[in-house]
Amino acid sequence: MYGMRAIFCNIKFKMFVKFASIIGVTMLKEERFQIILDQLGHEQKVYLGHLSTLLNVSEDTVRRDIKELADQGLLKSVRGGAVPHSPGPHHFRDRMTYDNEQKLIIAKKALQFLKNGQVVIFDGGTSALLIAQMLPKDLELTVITNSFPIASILEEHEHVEVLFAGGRLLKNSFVTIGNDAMQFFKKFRADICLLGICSIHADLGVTGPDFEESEVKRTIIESSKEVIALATTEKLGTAEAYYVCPTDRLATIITDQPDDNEEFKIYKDMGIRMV
Amino acid sequence: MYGMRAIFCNIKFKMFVKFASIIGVTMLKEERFQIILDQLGHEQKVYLGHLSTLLNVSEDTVRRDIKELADQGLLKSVRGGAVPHSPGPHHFRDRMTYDNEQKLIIAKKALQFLKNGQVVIFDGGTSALLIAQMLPKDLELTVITNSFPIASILEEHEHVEVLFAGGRLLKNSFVTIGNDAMQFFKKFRADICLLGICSIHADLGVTGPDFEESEVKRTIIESSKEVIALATTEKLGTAEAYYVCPTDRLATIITDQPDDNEEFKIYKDMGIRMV
DNA sequence: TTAGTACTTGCAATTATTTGCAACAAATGT
DNA sequence: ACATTTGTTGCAAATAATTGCAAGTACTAA
Repeated sequence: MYGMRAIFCNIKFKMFVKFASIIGVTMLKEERFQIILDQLGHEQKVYLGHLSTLLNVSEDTVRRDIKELADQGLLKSVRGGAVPHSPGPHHFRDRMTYDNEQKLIIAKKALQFLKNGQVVIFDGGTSALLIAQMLPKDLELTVITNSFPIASILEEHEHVEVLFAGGRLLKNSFVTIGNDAMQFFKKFRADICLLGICSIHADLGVTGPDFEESEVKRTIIESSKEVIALATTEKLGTAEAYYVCPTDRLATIITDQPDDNEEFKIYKDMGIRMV
Repeated sequence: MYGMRAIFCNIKFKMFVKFASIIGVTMLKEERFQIILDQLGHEQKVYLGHLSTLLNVSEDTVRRDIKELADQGLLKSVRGGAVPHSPGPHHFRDRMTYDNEQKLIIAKKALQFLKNGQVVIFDGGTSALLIAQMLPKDLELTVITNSFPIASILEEHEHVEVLFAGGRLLKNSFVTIGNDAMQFFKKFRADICLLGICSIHADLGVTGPDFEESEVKRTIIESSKEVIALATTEKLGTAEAYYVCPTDRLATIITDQPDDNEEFKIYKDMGIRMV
């Protein structure tokens, strides 16, 4: 599993480098910030040397960037690199900045599946949130969600009816969970649901790191005719402690990679649409 | 579908720009604003150079445009371009207009009724919101509410458990209403509830201007042992269309005036504590 | 201690931004 | 119709920020 992880890291690495070289010298400082934070969203640490080559700037500049980010409290500067500010579950507002490049790609791809008049369940993760952010203002939907940020964004969409699942408020991630939330979802039969994914494994199915969150996800899936999974490529082939659903319950998996990726074959063979 | 939209937008932009440059028509500043914001809606960043060619104006002008938009808080100006102002869900936090003196006085008075370990229902109005804002960080409460802003504020209170009522999201006021919200409140028996008041009349009871809101308030009251009403003095002695509860159901009325006010006598005689 | 590495500081080259100014166009008043 | 005001735009010089380099300092591990 570790090997696979490494491979994915490399792919990501190349993407960034390519990205940087296209832009050339004219890369905004903020973009570097974003990428540094993205990295820290996945790894527990970043090295000056890595970032230097990745961002195509000198180590001095990376050092100054990290210092600036540290001043904003977004990470902790340590000798040789940086680590996340606080270990464990991050606050929602911090997590927003992570992963944007990949998740933006996913969000753009996901929009094609949303049609006027549908009833859609939005999962509480950041992937679904980005989709909500990019939703065309004229799309007519009924959205069912347990995520404060998503509800908050959709408030500006005149033609979107929002049904919010009550329950116990999970601090730091701004979603409601627990029996009440689940009972709420059970009342509906949505056309599709957009499911943020922690881990997918062809044999082991969809799994997540948190028990209650997994329970909610399971309920969401049960209440939806069709499940669209949102997963960055590195989540494929990994597994966590709590079971959500079998892999073939997913109708579609949207990733940040083109659909001709070799890794996707095993899922395609199961009849899943890879996008 | 979305992709197609983006393409059309681009074509439209380019056509317009070309057209403008041939004919020599100058584009309205507001059109440029719109285009810049559109770009930022899709991408995470915009470059001065890019916009300069796209809009067919000098970089200086783009810079001034961005500065103006930044002053309006619509984006963040950075060296070399601009980035979205805040990727996070700050919407309803911004709306909290630091309200008038009266409600602040009420909020301060209300704090004395909140004790460790209580289960408290917070109504969705601005009065209750102010109380939530002023809540000491070390107070241990279980709060039940249907208000996004209140839940959002209490998220930062470590010792406050938040139970959020699901239901249909009322746009513009960020509260949930409808049957689901009411059913949620009915599950509890709170120690006290903090009720924002529209109108109180000694004979006609508590009334409000909105039917569904009144229904929710009624449910809240039914689920609470003790009702604390929050009312600016001018609301006393008035009435609205929709009935909420009889006046003597209120244990306490908190107003912005000292409790020796003459108007209060009629309520005191009913056994209501005026504060 | 010693070697190796990372960090700090100052500096110069580059690049972006600010500022003042003049040309121009549209709206307004006479 | 004409002059005046107002606002926008592009240009250029002054100003400020960013970046990489280099010399010196501080830290870490054997």
